Amino acid sequence: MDQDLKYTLNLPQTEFPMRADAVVREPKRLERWQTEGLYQKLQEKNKAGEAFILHDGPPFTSGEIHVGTALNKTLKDIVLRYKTMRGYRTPYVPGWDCHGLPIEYRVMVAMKKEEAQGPQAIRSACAAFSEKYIQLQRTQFERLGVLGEWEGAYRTMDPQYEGDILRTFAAFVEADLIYRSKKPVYWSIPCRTALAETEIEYRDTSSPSIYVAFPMQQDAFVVVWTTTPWTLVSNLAIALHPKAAYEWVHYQQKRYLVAHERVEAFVAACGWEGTHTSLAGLGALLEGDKALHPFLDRESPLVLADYITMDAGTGCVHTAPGHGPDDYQTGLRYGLEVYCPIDEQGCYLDDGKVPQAWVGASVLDTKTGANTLVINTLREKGCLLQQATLQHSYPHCWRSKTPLIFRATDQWFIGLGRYALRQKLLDAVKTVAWLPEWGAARMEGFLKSRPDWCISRQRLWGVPLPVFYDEHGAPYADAGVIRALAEKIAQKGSNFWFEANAQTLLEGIPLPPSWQGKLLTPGTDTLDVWMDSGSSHHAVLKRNKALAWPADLCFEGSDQHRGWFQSLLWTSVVTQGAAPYKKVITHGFIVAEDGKKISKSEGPSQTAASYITRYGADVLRLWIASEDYRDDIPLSENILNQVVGAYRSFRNTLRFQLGNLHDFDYERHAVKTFSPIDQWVLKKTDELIERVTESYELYQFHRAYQELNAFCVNTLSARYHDILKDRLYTLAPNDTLRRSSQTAMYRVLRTCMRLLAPILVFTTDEAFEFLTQSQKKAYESIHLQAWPQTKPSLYDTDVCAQLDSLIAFRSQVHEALEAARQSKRIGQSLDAQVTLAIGPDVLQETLGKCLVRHVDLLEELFIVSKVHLVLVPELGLAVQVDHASGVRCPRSWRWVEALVEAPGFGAVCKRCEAVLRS
RNA sequence: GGGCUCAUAGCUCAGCUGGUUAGAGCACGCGCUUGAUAAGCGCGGGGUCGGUGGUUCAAGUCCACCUGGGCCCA
Repeated sequence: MDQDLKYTLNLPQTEFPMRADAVVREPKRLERWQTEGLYQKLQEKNKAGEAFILHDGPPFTSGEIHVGTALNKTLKDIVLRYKTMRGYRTPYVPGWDCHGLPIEYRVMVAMKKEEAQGPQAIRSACAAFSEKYIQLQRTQFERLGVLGEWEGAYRTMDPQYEGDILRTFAAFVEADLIYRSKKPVYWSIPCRTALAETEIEYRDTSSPSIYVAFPMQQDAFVVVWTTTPWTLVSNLAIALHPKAAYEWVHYQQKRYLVAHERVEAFVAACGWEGTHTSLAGLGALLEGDKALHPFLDRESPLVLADYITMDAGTGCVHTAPGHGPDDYQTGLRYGLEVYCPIDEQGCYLDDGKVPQAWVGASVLDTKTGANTLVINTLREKGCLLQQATLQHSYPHCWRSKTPLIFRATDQWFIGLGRYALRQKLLDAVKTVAWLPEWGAARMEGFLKSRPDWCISRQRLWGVPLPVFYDEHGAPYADAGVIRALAEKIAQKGSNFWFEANAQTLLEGIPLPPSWQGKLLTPGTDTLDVWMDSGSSHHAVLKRNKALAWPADLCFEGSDQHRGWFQSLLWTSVVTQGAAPYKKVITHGFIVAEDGKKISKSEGPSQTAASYITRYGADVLRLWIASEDYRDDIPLSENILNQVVGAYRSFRNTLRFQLGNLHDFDYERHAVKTFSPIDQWVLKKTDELIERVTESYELYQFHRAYQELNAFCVNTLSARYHDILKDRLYTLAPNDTLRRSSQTAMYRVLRTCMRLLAPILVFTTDEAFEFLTQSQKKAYESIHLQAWPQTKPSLYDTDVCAQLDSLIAFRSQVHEALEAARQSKRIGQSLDAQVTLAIGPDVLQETLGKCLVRHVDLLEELFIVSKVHLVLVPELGLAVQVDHASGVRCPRSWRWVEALVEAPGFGAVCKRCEAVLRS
């Protein structure tokens, strides 16, 4: 019987599945977008619109994409999809940063020694490596739903792009910003090559550990400690900490300068007894005092440095600017020479300063080599206070496994302080909108403190540093020549440089007079990869006709304040005189739920694919949207599960609406005037549009997420939808009230889908397809739809306000209903009848007036069978709940006074009987 | 060690220019429903706003310091 009645209800019907089954369905939809050319359609649709150019920061092609990379690309995609729906023309050309040490290193590790012969073999292996990961990364980005000009993506290893890198370099040469200078680098003696940080292995080794006295005045010495005696030849200073206290250690009629904190350890190491100390002063006071080199005819001034620590040594630090990065920096500050009398093979050079007998001695030779020579000499001179052997962890060459040395070599620099360039940069920073705003301060801090930019690398996988050297090693760099070379490289690729000799390279290029008649050799250095990506505004924005310079937006991790944003700015200010971007947004980094960084060694791998295969792209995107990316971004299974719940809630909301619109044809059934509750939801929807739009405009997607989530849960599921079920299910299909709600729901649904579309790219498109089917229209992607607009003409604001107060009052009714439920007087709320005893004071209030005015709506709003309003003399408003009297209609489940007979269906309430009759 | 930065319920987020008992969703507990059902509804218990000290009639909201986290340097 009840079953027969159930079939007379208008229950929701839809094929839109409750479960996403994203792992299967998303790739199918993606394939469809690709076949139908969704990206191209979007560009076509908005081709007359105002342009919004997001300039993509290129990820390295060194592996699979990390979840952090996925986050970055997805945020950009959300921005672009939103802007596209707002009507902007949004060409998006993604890119890849192909060159660089990480790739070369991985290729070298994988290559056998006999394969790694010659630059071409290594470079082509690197190119293949990059190419492989470009393809893989592209697939993964597309799988995330990222739309873009994938076929026309830029790559820093494209010949055209490489040409533009050289042109950028030419501009620096032309502006007289390039100079050559020595700088200490890690040097592998057996490999005769410079190494980078990542190529270093730390291994335990034993080194000599010596305390050396540098004479100051009569019987006064300053004591240094070192584990690399051979570098004493290059000692040019002794560094003290400006804030540390220094003391004289008196021993056998002599005194020795040592930091107060190190006196005890020093005396113990030397095994001295009967010492006493006297104060010498703070380090800062000793600046400028002179010591004498213990065995060379040279002074060694006392200088200051704040990196000095008191956990080893004497607090007086032997400083050789040619043999250590700290020493180098100190040397720069004090104008010391970057002195390094060591040749490529790690042997003393004959420069007229190194003792003649030492020339050719090797720093690696532990028996008769440089260390031994130095130590013996120190002993002879009485300057060796103590000698021991130290076991410690020391950098070694990854390939030869031998200890590395710091060796100053010739490098190329950009003089960032020349011609007021730094000030121009600082001015340019002010023309950019930074989001968060502190990005500007961070940029300024970096710009002010940044030392000159070392742009040369002793690597193979990169763009050549296009200079030549004559037979004496003198460099030749000329902007005109470099531009002409850039033309050739843009045609032939940078391999040309590594394959050709100087004559071929310079063929047909007019040479400056000073170059004439010289025997030239091409340099073997490559350019720092920041020069590569830093040239992108020129190589991409200016080259691609669909794009524009400057970019409207760059959107990268906050590490790029120091990286790409800065290299872009330097190159752009030099070549264009202005910043290459109007707005810069940064996001933070993914951390674990406890806020700590995710360790790479432990825990599951954090590749994007590992998440997509478990959760699908839309859930991952929803998580990305749900986080405030400006700060650290926590990620855990717990957090993702939470997002899964939110995703289900969105999906079910859409599904409920689709199901209740199954018999609704907008063309035929839409109403013009809405019932009060429908007006109310339409106003709430307009408010949602305003809030969500503002959130997208401010790039605060997490607020859009929160707004949409709260709307679906509170406004729709718990209120509007719940209230509507009775009329949607039990009234006649064509009942005006029902059609009113369906019309409103149709608008709410289309609004929600579009507001969610930039985030839930797959799900909203899927839902939209079901809606278009039910409207018997041809499928057109949700992403081609326009952004929702508010429509205040649909509702009466006063009516909405009255409904607001009635709906707020529901919670008081619910409390009373709950109490009745707990005491087993009722089960579901339709079992109840509610009596509202209204006092004279409440009757004067908005609520009282609304209750009286809309008394006919109350049963529906409260989802109960009967509501009585009673005016009472007592103050206040009392809610009384009783079990409804009468009988329960088996169709509508409402309690009524009496049932009537509906032919063929048995006894039902009057309202249902009328429905059944029609 | 330095520059920039963050710190509100178990989780994700609100809380405007300082002003009533700090909010939402999720999670949790207790119920209802079985006509959104691997769904839906209701009620409820959880924060004193990282800590300390100040400014103020009044501070989560301003200032100082401390602790912890992050990015980038050293």
